[in-house]
Amino acid sequence: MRRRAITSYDVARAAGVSQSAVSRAFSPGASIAERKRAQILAVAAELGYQPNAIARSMSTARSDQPQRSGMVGIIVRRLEDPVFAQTIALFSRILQRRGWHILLFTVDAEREVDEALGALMRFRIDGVIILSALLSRHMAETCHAEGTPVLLYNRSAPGLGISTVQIGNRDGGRSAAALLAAAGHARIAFLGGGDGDATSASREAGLAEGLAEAGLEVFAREEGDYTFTSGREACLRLFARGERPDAVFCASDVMALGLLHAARHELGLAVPGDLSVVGFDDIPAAGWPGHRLTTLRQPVERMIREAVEILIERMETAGLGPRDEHFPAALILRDTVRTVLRR
Amino acid sequence: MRRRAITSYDVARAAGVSQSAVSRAFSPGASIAERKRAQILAVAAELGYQPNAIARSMSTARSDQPQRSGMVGIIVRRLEDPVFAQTIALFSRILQRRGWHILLFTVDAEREVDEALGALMRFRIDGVIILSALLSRHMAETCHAEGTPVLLYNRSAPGLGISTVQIGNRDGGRSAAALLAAAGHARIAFLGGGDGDATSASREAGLAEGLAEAGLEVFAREEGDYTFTSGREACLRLFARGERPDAVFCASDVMALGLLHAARHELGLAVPGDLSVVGFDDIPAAGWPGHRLTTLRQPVERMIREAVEILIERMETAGLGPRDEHFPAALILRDTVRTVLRR
DNA sequence: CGAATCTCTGCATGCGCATGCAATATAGCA
DNA sequence: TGCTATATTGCATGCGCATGCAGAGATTCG
Repeated sequence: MRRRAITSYDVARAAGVSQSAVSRAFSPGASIAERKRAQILAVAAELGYQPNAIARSMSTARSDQPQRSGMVGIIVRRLEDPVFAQTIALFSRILQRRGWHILLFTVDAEREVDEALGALMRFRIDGVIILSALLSRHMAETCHAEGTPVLLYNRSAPGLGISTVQIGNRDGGRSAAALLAAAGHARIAFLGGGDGDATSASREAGLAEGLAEAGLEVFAREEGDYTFTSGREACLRLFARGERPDAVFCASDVMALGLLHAARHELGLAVPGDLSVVGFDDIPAAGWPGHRLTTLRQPVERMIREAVEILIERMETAGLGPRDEHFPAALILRDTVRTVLRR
Repeated sequence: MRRRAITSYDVARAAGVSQSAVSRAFSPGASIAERKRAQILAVAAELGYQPNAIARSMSTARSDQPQRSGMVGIIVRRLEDPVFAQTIALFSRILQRRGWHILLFTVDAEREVDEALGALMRFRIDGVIILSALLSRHMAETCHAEGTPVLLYNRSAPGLGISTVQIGNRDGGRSAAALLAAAGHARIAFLGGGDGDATSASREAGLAEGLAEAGLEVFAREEGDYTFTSGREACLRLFARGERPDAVFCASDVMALGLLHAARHELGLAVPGDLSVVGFDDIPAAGWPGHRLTTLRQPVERMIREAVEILIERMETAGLGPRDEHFPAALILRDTVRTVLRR
């Protein structure tokens, strides 16, 4: 049976002090004698009292400051994707350590975007981290208009004045291009993450630029949706054509692994013998002994640390302008790109 | 600049009605004329009003009922593990669809357990889902004592009267044993998830039982920590011994894949030629063409659906007793266990 | 030893909303 | 039309806490 929770009044009565004293005992820096605070805390502990965060949030909504809930909303899509899982895990740890709590929203369909948005507003969250591409612009715009700090992680929304932390997609694509061109590849394909996806588009643009500098162009392209299966299927399509690619740059490691597995185990191709593969992200599975996928690494930890910093800054002091941080993707050379140049 | 949020009073003034009317317009089933409700909702939409969930939560804390926040706490460890990532993703979707919101806690160290616990209590969450083994007992006990419904997912805490949803670990172990024994293996090792881990212990117990029935016993055992790396290292240790195992049952797919990669790509062993491997969980990577890991599948979707059902039931009606649901693990036959019997 | 500080303390109040209650408007009916 | 039953409405209040304010002790210092 759910009991009525213990309130500061209960503690006050038990300790023979006023409710204000109890409140102050739990507010760092409040004006209260150390002795008394200790006594109150002892009584509170005995009764199992925990300040009611909801009520606290209510009362902080005083005349001038806006209400603060101590919660940060995180919006994500496909949390089961290893990249997002790792990202959320890190965000969660760092935010928690800094005393913030996380309201999590998984958004798959457009309809859910509005629901999540509504919930965020209703809960008066203090800030939002958006990882989902899906309508992130609309959502970012709305929150931002409400005055809630927003941080876009690996997304951008130019012109909105919203802070972002991003990996260098274009430069990553260029690195991949340079590597593959140097290895003597001439038929380099691109495997993207979907037509409307800006991340994928930037990576492809970088690839195209880099190839152009080497006098090459993108040999073929396929679209996936960032899943293993889509990488696998794209591989089968790529090799069902007349002229086959001799290298593929994939917009993500997960798709690259799908392509790698299909190539090796379904088509019987040698990688990197018959085909070179480059991924993006450097997820843990990329480094597994049987994969050793050459890829572009995101400095995830540093990026997230920075993202949290930026968001907290803006939650704590109003009126700060947006900050945009870009991080370079590091080329991780493993074993899915041939090193011998052969023509 | 963070603006002061729009309140029901603002809407009331703009619409020329009382604050109560606004409140009722947003409460399904409240006594208000349909016409008026529509008008108020229109004005509210125009002003961008969203009922304040925090204030709402405050006022629902009336004399008899306890306060309700509309939030469910989820406690998890190692969110980056694919099993947990998928689990959280599903929980999140289903809970959201049912109108609940998720307060997420990642707990790695013992110290953080208490922090999370405190936060849960402070936020007056309506229910908790615990996925972390770490001190789950202490936590479950505390919440339960407070009267907050608790659901343990793939954990147990016998004697506490707490609801659980679990996979059949022991029977899963028995299935693995039966399969391996039938394949003619005689030196079957177990790779566990850590000494204190109950899940791992049950799976091992099932294995031992099943082997005993075939007149065998566990040939060797190693401990990992559910990570790929630990599986890989355990493999190296297993094969550094004098007499080598000819099959390994692993407490998780992630470790099984670590072992598989190490065996094939570092030790040059053939799987299943030289060594059979059985995992547990059936994570997506288990089915990848290059792995084709034989494993025990958890009916994750059904389990989570059931778990949510159980929790919601208990959040909505007080005084319900605990419910325990067990689901059978299904043996998924792929290609890492030899089929030809050879002695 | 008294006045001036300074440190604590309790009182009273409001945060935004839901809701019991009484008042009012509307409908139903003879 | 007049009167009762019913549907709406507004008023007033409390949820639990933080905090401005004024008073009460405690401390300092001349």
